[in-house]
Amino acid sequence: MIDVRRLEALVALRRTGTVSAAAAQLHYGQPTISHHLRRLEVETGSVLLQRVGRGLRLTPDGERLARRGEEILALLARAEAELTASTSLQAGQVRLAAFPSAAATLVPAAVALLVERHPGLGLDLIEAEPPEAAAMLRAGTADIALTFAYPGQAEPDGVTAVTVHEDALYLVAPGSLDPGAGPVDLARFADTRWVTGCERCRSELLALCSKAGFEPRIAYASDDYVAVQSLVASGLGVTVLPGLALRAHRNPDVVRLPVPGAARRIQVTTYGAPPHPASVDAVAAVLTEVAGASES
Amino acid sequence: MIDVRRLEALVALRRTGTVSAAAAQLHYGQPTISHHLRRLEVETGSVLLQRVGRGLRLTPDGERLARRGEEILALLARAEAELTASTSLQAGQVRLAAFPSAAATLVPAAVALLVERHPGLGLDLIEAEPPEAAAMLRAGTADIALTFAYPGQAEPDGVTAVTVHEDALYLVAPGSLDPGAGPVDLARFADTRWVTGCERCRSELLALCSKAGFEPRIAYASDDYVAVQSLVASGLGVTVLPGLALRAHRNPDVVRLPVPGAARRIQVTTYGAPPHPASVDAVAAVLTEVAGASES
DNA sequence: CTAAATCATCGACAACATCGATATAACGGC
DNA sequence: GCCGTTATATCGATGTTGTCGATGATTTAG
Repeated sequence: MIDVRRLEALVALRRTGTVSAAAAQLHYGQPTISHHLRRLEVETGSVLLQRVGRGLRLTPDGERLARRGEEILALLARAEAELTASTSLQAGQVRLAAFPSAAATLVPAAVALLVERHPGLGLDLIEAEPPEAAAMLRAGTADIALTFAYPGQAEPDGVTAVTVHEDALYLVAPGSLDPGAGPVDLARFADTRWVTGCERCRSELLALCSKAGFEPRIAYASDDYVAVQSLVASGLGVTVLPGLALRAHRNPDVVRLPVPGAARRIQVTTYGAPPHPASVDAVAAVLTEVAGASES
Repeated sequence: MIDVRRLEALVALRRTGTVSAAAAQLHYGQPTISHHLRRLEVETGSVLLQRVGRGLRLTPDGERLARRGEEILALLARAEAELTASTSLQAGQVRLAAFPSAAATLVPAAVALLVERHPGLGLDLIEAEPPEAAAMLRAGTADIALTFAYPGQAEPDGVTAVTVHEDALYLVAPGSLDPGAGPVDLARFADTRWVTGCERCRSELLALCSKAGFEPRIAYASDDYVAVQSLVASGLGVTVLPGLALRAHRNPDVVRLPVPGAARRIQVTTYGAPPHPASVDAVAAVLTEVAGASES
């Protein structure tokens, strides 16, 4: 393989016309360039130069090689610049996987902060539930993810999840219901019909009800937090939804009552261990910040 | 500037998936690849790789850089192959400057020999008189030249001329002339009108006549050896033409008589001193051969 | 839990890029 | 024609670094 430093010497010679000038341009000593040119000829077994007077001239072969070399050096410089831009957060694209209610609440705020802080950084948003998101991280389809986990849940393998927010759970009931005073006792709804929120929340709902001493009668199920609230508003049952889902959409005909001690953890999840690319760290930072600011 | 060897390691890693396999593919030891990858990350200040299990994975930045690197390495290989092809005479283009009568006689024969010997070598023919040809060599517009020189003429500066043929001069007279016996005595035409051949030959003609004891009365002049012969055939005068010109074109209505001891040297002329590019040497060889074979 | 596989690290050696000093050659002016 | 200037080539010395073998750390598979 042709040594690029020697090519560089040849290109500089072609541009400047003399070895000394080429050396100056490359910040080298004159013997260094002389040496590289000689080695380039020996190593390729070609005649690239011809002495003329006290200078040098490129042969047709030398000319052609120098032209190719110029192109190659330009590509190298381009690749380096591209990488530097990405490293210094002036460019790049980060693929973020997020679950629906976060995509509608935290992500827009994070994007706003990101464009303000790093205008060159782009963000591709992919909606995905936590297990799917972890799989995408492992597969390299996403670079970072927003996930959630219920208490006691082990985090998926191979990824690093950092909790950035405690997302309280609320009992959601028809607007006609009297909220009453003090904390909610789920047992009060033991005989009501239930709607499950997202699919993963079903097991958490069962655990909460079991702790309250009953088993809920589940009449309807949907992943869609808008649809679920509509069902509740129509008086078809009650449900439990996390705060983020209620912040994303709030049906005016439902009331929400905090369920004491019930919450899910919102996590910023990345693949493998640090260090991560600067762009990923930057996105993680804005996500953490935005999630922290929503503690209230 | 990014070191190409490190890039090569990254590309090989991307292709093979593991450092060990990449090392094997590049005929290196495994620590060498490990080292190059680490240095590449340090030197560019980027995160290009991520440990996963007992293997490595490329980050998006690493992926992009590897793709660029693949392209760059391909270009390098292409440039090298191109150069090798030229060096081994499988390709290339040589620009040959030749004076008209040689272009019509020696050059076609040389081209025939060249295509037989090196089918990949191409030849660009440029018609040029010797001084012009030498200038083209100096200017880099031609790579090799066929020139001629009259006895005692110094060869132009900066070029190397090798005589490959003695080209005898002939007195050319109208066909009606009785050739007579024995060598020609130019003095016999002292009172005839003269036509000069090519422009450069005028001084040689004057010298020959002067040696014969008279000064020719020059009625017409032309560079064109076909036109000159027409003039002579029409009985407008006599002239002196070199053998090559007569071989290129022979007007049936003229007779030619050798002028004893009068000749020009046909030369293969190159720029500067050896070594010359292999393609130039190859063209010089066929020219020399063809010119030598025409000695008769 | 053991064995195989993989990458990282370390120390050592050889190769080589680079430089300063100097030799050699060519141009320009007087 | 001689001499200062301007080129490149060469040489010896030195510091850097590419490369390897051996070894350690970690993970996967059986």
